[in-house]
Amino acid sequence: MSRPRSFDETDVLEAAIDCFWARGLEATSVRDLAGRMGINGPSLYNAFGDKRSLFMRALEHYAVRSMRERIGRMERLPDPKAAIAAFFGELISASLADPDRRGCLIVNTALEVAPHDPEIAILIAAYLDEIEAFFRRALVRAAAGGDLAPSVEPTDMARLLLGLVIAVRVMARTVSDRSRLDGMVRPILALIQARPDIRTPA
Amino acid sequence: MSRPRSFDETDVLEAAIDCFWARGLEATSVRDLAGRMGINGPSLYNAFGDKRSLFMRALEHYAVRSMRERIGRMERLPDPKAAIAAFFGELISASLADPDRRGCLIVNTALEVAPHDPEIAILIAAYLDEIEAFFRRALVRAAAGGDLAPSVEPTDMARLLLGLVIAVRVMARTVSDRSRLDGMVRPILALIQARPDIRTPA
DNA sequence: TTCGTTTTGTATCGGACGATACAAAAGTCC
DNA sequence: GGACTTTTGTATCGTCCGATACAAAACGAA
Repeated sequence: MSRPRSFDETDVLEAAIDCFWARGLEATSVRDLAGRMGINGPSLYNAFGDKRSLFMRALEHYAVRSMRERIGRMERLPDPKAAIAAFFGELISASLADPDRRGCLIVNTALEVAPHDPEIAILIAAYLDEIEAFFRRALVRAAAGGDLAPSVEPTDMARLLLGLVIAVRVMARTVSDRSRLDGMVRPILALIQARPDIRTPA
Repeated sequence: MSRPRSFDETDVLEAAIDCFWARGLEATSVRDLAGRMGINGPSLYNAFGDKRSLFMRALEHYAVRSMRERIGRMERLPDPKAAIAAFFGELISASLADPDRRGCLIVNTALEVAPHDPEIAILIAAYLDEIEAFFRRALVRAAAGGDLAPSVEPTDMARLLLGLVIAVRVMARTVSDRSRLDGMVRPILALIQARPDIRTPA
């Protein structure tokens, strides 16, 4: 019974992600959203409730198809240290390749929305925890294989790596300079790559 | 000749900083600004032109009284490595002590405004360069004093430290967890503090 | 005092915002 | 073919936005 929907929910959520990703929550108008999604205002409200609810749906969709996808792909690599390096390689290349400098929707939201919206802040904190947990698993795995310098403490290093993800994403929103981003992560990747049985070069 | 202004420009700029710092450029209305600044809308426009011009004035004022003030104070410390550590100590404490989670106006602006406003992006890039340059000077000074491990390359490490500043400021907008922020900077500060004549503990 | 200049206060301007009322349309079920 | 339900399209709703027009007010200059 009832009239069927004229749009695919995943498709219009992707379009909503495009809007929110580039402009943020407040600066994106419902008319912008409806136009990009190819539907009318009332259809948007009927399907998603209000702008904030649509934003949360889009954020969740982004986290699955972007963040978790990359984490899952990296976690399948045999070498955990190479997985961390590849993670940042992809992150920097993707950030530099985007002419709109959109950065990361999660990081953007952490800064724009989280301080004023406790419910969304909880979502963001959980997503950031997932990234940190990925790094920690990789580091613990490397340490278990005897591949990590003992001075590298997995918990703190995972926090630092999460911080680097945030820093790369924020920097890439202002400047497009590969040497700057590469240089930022280089000392840390070198610290991780160092084998425990090889002395730090004098 | 002419009627004198009823307000002090520095005072109202401080009030404008409070607004923009907490809510950003777009989310702060001219009525919010005028209310906090204690003046009327037309006075605001008469004195500052428009909202964006006021924002740039407030940003410049913030950079001087907040960023450069801290850099100048840290640079006067005799030990450059201690200056770097103290810089982050202050940064983290200030971030955690703010109940409004305002973070840093420069970092907030880098994420909110810079991608869509090339002129402001140039200002932000210059401010970030100042922070990076401060770290680089401190590292070069430490190296010249024989106090820095040779594996620490000042240029890249300065970029990394700038990244850490950004990361601390963004993280503190979402979570209030000192152990998280301390843990994030701990591996780097340990790397910098390590004396070149002392072997990394096995 | 009168003139000239700038600032201040009141009252808006047109437009964009988020969100809806309402009826026509497009389906399923009997 | 009707009855029922949900979606769609049109036309708004009241509110807030950035920005001003205009005149009264407050000063220095003459």
